[in-house]
Amino acid sequence: MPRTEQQLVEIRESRKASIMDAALHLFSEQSIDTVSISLIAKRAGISKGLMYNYFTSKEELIKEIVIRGFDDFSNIFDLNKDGILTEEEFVYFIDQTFFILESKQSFWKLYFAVVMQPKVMKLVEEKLMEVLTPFMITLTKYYETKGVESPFAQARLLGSLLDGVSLNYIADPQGFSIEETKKIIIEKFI
Amino acid sequence: MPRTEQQLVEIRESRKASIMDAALHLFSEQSIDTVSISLIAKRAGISKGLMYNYFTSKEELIKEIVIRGFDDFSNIFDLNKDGILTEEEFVYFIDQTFFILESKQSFWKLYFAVVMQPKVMKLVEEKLMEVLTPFMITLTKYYETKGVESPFAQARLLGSLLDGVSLNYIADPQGFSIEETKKIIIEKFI
Amino acid sequence: MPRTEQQLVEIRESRKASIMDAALHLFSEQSIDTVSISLIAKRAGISKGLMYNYFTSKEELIKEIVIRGFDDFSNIFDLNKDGILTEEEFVYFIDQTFFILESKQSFWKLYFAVVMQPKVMKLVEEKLMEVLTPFMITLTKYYETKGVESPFAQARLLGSLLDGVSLNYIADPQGFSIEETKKIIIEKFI
Amino acid sequence: MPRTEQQLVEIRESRKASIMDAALHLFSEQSIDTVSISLIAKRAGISKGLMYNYFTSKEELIKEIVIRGFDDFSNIFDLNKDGILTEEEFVYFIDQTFFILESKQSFWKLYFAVVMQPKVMKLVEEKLMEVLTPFMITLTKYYETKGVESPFAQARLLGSLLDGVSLNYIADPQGFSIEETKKIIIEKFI
DNA sequence: AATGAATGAGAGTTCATTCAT
DNA sequence: AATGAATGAACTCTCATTCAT
Repeated sequence: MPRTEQQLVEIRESRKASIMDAALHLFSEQSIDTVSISLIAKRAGISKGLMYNYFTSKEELIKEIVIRGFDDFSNIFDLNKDGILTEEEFVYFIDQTFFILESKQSFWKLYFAVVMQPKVMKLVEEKLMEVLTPFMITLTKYYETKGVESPFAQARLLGSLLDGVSLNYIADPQGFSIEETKKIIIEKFI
Repeated sequence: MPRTEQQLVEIRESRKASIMDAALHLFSEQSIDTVSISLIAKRAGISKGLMYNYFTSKEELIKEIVIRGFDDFSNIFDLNKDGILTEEEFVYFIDQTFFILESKQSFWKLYFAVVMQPKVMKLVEEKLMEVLTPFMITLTKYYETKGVESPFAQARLLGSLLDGVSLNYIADPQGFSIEETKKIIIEKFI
Repeated sequence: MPRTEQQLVEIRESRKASIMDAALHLFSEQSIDTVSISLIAKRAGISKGLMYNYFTSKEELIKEIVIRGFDDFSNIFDLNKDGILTEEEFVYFIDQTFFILESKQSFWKLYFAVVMQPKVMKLVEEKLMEVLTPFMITLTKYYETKGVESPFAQARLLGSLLDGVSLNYIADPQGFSIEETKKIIIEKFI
Repeated sequence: MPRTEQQLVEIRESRKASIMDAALHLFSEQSIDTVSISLIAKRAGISKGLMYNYFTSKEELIKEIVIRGFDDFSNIFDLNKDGILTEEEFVYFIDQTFFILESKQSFWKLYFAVVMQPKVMKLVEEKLMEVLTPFMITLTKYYETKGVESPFAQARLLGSLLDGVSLNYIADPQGFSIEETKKIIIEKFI
């Protein structure tokens, strides 16, 4: 009996996912340019040629990995979607940020490597904005409500802080005490 | 008749500088692996072969660029060298950071793009540590003296914050209010 | 549909052989350093890149060519393996040497040209020793048994003579009378 | 006072000689293709550019070194020029061969490396013949006079033996006992 | 759907040779 | 006569991509 359309799509999707996982893993160990399609294929357990059945190019593969990561990220941060952040939600949000950082280290490594490449950046800029804009809006509103002096600058600063922390954590996870860091951030930025 | 020693030194220095500038510029536009020696040579207006008269390898070229940058940086931050930071010096230090960021914007733009690439990190990790370690020590002592709870985490966090701010400022200078940002940082981290 | 295992093996073996043949031929005409991978590929009728699908480096290619030749050679000379040479076997051995020289003239021509190049020597010295050592031991024993004055020097000299003869024969086969030469060698060295 | 024409020629010749010596020394350590003009110049204590004032090309330099070596060789072997070899002269000749071999090892190393390269060989073939032909004639006459069976084959064989010995001696000087070897050769070939 | 042989452009690097000084 | 900066062609090797099977 031939497989149903549905089954075919599922197989295809799971294959794609496993290729992306293999690639992400390798990208976290070596730089993007030193990871060859051959190597990714080998790690994914398929042939080089078949790769092109799933991704039209290496660039496309990277793009899809980054977009998938953003989606994961924005799903988690979707909170209660009312665009209003309570103090409790703020704490939860910081908590989540660090949780994601810890649990998806390889992704964030790739993310930084990729985002730092202006050419790739162009490819995913749109997606990035789509994720970040509502986040900045919500945060700015949060500080407005609290009546701080420059709510947008404050929001922007927190965003930058999280970037910086992520970067440093990725570069040297041992040197960071997550718990202490979280505590200080919440204290200072709530 | 051969050129004088003096002439040769001049030729060599100006050539080296122009190669490094060309390379730095290109590295800020594309990833290190995608910038070829050919391209650097072309932009520097010389032949590919001549590159190797000045730098023994691409790796060496990158190293020299980054080290030159670090040296500039650490010279500026040399403060009063006693390893003790007063509150006044702290403010001055934050001030200086932003001043450098603003005034050498294009340089730092290039600079971040280069340093953030994982391959470069490996090449210059040692140099980076040499610059950053005393900075972290001083900062940690500062927070110890103030009696805060986790002085090292606090220092590390401020370092990360400055990284993140620099990164975001470089990426989008318009979106940042330097004065407001400085004020908030000093308030929260002094 | 992918090729069968069998087909792949056949393709690989015939390609490898044709690359090695092309290379051997070219090495006999020019020095190893002046024969480029490009040239070998062109003569083998394949692309430069494909070379590296079969040999991991130029060095590896050379090694494999020389080892293949040595193996052919040592198979032929395996005598009766007891390590003892009778006078009759000695005569047979000289006979064989010349027979091989005559019958595989063109191969030995290529072969000498390759092996005599110092770079190759380094690559295959080990293999060469593996082949020559037992030969020298047997010969030395032979002269010991006969009670000659310096058996090792005698053995070494005969080895050198055969090298020299091969070389000169290869360079100018017309100028040599095999039968006369063989006769004199046997007379003097038995 | 300007130097005389004579002086200029002498200076030039001694410079050439020292360049050739430097080159010969290096060629004996590394293969011809891996010794660069730069390196030769450095070892000769002059600039790269000046090299071309003395030798029009690297090939020309090699050719001149080889020819100089041949000349040395044929001068030594010129014996009493009557074309007649006595037994005493024969012994002297073998003696001399080994003396040259020992004292000019680097030259012979180069010689073999060069002679094995068919392209270079063409350049010096004529010179080589000029040296070898009278040698073969004299030797053949020697054996004729002694009434041996095939005088030319005998001469040719001795020539080959000396080639083979030289080759092996160059490849592994330690492994050879010059005195024993000489003794056996004289015994068997006088 | 699946393979891996095959391609070809381009990477970093070296070096004999030239030439302005 | 002398220098070494400069060139450009050639080198070995890599890899994303294609395609016959």
